[in-house]
Amino acid sequence: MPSDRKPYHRADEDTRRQALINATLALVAEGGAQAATVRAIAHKAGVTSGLIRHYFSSKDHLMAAAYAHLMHRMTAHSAAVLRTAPHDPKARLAAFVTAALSPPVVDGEALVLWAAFLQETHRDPAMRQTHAQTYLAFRDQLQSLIADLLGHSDAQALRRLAIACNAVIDGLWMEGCALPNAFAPEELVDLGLRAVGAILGTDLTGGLLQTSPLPLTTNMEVQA
Amino acid sequence: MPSDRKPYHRADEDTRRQALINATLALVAEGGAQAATVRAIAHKAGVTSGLIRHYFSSKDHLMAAAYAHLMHRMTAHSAAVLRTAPHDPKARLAAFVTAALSPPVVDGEALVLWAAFLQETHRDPAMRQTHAQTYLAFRDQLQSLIADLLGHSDAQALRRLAIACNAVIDGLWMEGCALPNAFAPEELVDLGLRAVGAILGTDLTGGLLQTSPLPLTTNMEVQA
DNA sequence: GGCCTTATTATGCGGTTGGATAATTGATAG
DNA sequence: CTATCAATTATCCAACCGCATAATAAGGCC
Repeated sequence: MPSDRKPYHRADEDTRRQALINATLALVAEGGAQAATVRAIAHKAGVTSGLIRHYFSSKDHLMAAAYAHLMHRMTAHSAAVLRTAPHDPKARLAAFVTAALSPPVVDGEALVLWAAFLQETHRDPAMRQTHAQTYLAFRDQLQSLIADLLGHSDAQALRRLAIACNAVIDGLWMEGCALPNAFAPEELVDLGLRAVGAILGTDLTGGLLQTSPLPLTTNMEVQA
Repeated sequence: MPSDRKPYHRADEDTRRQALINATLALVAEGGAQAATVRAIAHKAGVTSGLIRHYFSSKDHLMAAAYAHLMHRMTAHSAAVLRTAPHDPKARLAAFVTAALSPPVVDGEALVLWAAFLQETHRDPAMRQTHAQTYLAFRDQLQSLIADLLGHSDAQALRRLAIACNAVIDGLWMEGCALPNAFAPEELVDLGLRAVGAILGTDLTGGLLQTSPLPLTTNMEVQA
């Protein structure tokens, strides 16, 4: 008698885990967390649902792994940019801002993914830890770049400047993700560099577009 | 024979609809969209689940109504602040920024609610329209305040300044909602006023804390 | 080429979901 | 006081959820 059982091939553990994680992220991006059911994930990964529990002890663990992978992808991108950036503090900060406001960080799916997992971080402690680590790592990196640029170390002032610059980047990131067609190419980066530059009282655009010297007495910090 | 049926009282249509909407928002804030099941909503509203379909043609319609109510609450707050604000353009913009970065707009529940509904706006056309209307209305209001302050009408430059200032406000709003304990009272407002002021080349803090005159040649616009 | 491990499929279960429908009861009008 | 109507409750249903377990075959080993 012929078997109607689905044929299959055995795959590496890493391959399968990654396929399941990718399927999870794709489904969450498409239809929110509620769309990422075990059956839908398995189907998109080309396997049957039972396999999920063979590689992840529960669906929550798969979700946590997918979130960690997403966050790691973003932070790894920032780190890679800084690793290949020049030594000039101004250029380094500009490269950092540019990377944070360009693909693949700015992406139509990114915001939805971030929003979908935000709620999960409220319950799952592991995901909450991933969230806090990623967020503070980004802001600390930004703060150290600002410190290098301004050349001093008033911790309180640096913290405030980092918060403000981080807010600009986050806000532009949100707008760029939510309304990808509303901005010309590179417009988001240009806006980010100018806004961060205005807050810090510096010009980050590389001087190419600068029309007048920038007195350094008008940054946010000096106003305080 | 005694009836074990739950006693009840009849209520106004508006009262019931509002109770169901409030219950929905509360549940979404607590546990994300997945926690807002028809049974949970009905229970929190003190009715039985069948009543939901008596007032809303489907659960999706209830979700859309809840989202519209949430957005209306926020925009109404901004509008009310502007209505009672003084006539000085600088003071009006400062009041607008202050309101956007203070309770009840900045609230521990607000971000989770916003994130939860963001995904729904991708599918439901009605919710997408609510989303776009609210977002653009806020930015347009901000842009007109900036226009009044700067006293000119270069549309392209105004749009860019509005986008940047909106990004600051959004970013600080996110941080304030996500990490309510990370900021001292009024710190968020202070940061917002200074950052927006730096971008526009103006001082919005009312001069109380200003230590030096602010040349107007360093705003984001002039750099371009 | 047969065997053995285990990755993978297949099937079933208890619980929950959104929705439909029937039964009941509170308010109102006459 | 009673009839009427609709607001509300109660019950049911098919579909789906995550998860557990049993059956099966793919691929490495000798």
